[in-house]
Amino acid sequence: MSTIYDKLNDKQKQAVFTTEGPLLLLAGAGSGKTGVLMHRIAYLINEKHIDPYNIMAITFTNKAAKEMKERITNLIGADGNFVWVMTFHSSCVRFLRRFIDKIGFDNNFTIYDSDDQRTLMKKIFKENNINSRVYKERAVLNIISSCKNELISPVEYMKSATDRYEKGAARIYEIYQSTLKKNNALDFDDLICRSVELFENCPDVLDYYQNRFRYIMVDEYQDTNTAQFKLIYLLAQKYKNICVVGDDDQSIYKFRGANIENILSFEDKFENVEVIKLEQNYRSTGNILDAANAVIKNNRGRKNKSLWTDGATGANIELRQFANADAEADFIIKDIKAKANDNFKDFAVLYRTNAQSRLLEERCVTLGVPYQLVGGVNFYQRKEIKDVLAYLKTIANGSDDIALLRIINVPKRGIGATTIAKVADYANENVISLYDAMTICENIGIGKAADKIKKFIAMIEEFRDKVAKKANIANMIEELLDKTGYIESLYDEGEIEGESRKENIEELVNKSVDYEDGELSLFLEEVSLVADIDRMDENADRITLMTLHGAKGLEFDTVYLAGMEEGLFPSAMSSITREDLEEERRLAYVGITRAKKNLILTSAKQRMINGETRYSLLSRFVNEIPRDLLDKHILDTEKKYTQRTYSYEEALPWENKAKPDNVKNTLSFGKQFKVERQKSLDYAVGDTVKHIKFGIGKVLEIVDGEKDFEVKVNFEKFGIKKMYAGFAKLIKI
DNA sequence: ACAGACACTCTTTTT
DNA sequence: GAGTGTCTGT
Repeated sequence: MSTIYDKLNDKQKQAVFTTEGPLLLLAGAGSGKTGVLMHRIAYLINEKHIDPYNIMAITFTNKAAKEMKERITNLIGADGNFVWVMTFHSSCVRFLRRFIDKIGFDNNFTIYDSDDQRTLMKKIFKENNINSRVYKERAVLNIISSCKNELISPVEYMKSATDRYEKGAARIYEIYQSTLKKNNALDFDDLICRSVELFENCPDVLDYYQNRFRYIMVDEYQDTNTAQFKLIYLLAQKYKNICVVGDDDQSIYKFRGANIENILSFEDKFENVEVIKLEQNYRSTGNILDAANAVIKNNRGRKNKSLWTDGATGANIELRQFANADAEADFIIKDIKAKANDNFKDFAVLYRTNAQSRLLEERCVTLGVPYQLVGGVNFYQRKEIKDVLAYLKTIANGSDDIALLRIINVPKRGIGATTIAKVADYANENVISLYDAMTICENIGIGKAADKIKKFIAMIEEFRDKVAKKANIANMIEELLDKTGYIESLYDEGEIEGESRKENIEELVNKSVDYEDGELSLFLEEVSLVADIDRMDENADRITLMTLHGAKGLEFDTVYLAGMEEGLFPSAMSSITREDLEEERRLAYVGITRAKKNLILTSAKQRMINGETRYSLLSRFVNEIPRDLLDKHILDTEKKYTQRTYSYEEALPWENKAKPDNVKNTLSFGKQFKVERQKSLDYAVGDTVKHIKFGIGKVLEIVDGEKDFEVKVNFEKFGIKKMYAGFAKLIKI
């Protein structure tokens, strides 16, 4: 008898059939982990007769969730719809919408995205006269986010604060939290940690969900942070049927709080953990896997494993170096155009920073190559979309000051800064929301402006009425645009600009059609949790342009890794500590393993970054790929794309016996990245040194490493850091 | 109240 | 280089 499990290899089968108790699935890139998860769910339902309602699968992106849902229903039919397949964030919204009143919030809360957070923080800075030369909004928000990821409350952070800067930040954190509460809003991180708070404080709620989710599966487990771990840990405590799938080599979100310890110490957190490794790769050619393995083996902090395939060796990896970023972009897009044969969807260009997309996009437009750009400015963060959403938020939640402030004078209706400041003062004094203050603005003494505000309020009230009467959302948005004259105001910035903004709004209106009449809150909620990757359409016949981070979990026949340059990739900011550099290397590993058949690495000697021209050397990650895997004959054909070609001796540092003069010259001016090993250091153990980011510290240890000196420094503010001397640029003081 | 001019910072990655 | 914030004149 043949079953759906026959196609699986032994390890995969073992993973599917191990349903009880904690299971750690270490799944390398392209090892078919999503398929295994799907079959596992099918097995639970069909063979173990588990109610689909009792199964939870958690992902990070809506796209992954959607894909999983589709695959489950394909595998087992309509029963699959009852499985809880959601992202961490949307799961938490579900929990909180239902129960957050138990921990003192209103169930009707709004969700702040990073833009809203910044606006709120700016407001807090202003109201509290915080010096934005000492405290940067972004920096404080980062601190707050890290705290939340680690489940540290403002009070706890205050206790642990060692210097005045941290104490001040702790105070701002406290104000930030209370303002959020006042606005009846939660930020992204709150969604997770308030859920944890809910479960910890309300055993009955926790018990309810524990019973519901008897089997839990977590995808991309290497990306979970402490708060997310705590969440699933709590949920899994009763039945302990938890299966986590991850790959420590693909952990690339440390900057966002992902805690690699979650995967490395899973076996300590749960008892009797079964560990299964999936190492057979079904995606890439042998050469590509060899390259990936060769690069990642330079990392020290990892579980040892290595990908293999019984498929073809495949083509060599191409390496091309260009004089500047324009030539690089030009080559890539022309190359795709020549190879594509109208199969554009098989091609992807991946890069480290969003800024790199501009040149590529321009080339696509001029050369007529269809493309889709993922990332950059998220659709839902575009000005016009945010404006419309702010109107809708104001209609849905009267306490959301941030939304109200955004649109109170957009389009211009003669309610200026002075007026708003007066109303805001009044609201603060009387501890009411800005909106409530506006409803009684005739008491405030703002003269004629009161009439304008009254008119605005009357309009919002009218729409609230419509929502209560279950108005159609799309119609309502159209009416809103009409009444406010918003569309016309867009054209003030120019015809073309206005047209594209109008199209975006139309897209938003189209999206709203999927929602039932009167379901405004639901619409707003889902819209605020959409990531850019979720909008990617794999079936459209276009090439894909996106960052390496965005590419995780995807695969393409042909992948271009653009900007393989020291300072850009690895980023200059991530080349300081070994941990950071290893995260960059994991990113390189992710990039390489996206390719199924062809991999092309490109770099530019000269590139404009932040308005200044920078010169850089080939990325060390290229050098880590064995020489015999790299294609050699490429440089002859390069002439037509660059003003000047470069020999291998120039392109590959390990062949640099005598460096040509011109290379030295270009490197001697502009901002450069000195990656050559320093002969000796002008500081020694015990010296006090200064670092550009970490400040003052004492040198504890200097190790003469393979490529560079590794220096261990104890910084006054940041503690002990290990760094490469060439990058750290420590100055003895 | 608001438009236009200048100055300043910045981005590495994002649910 | 772009986007944001601040200042100035109407």
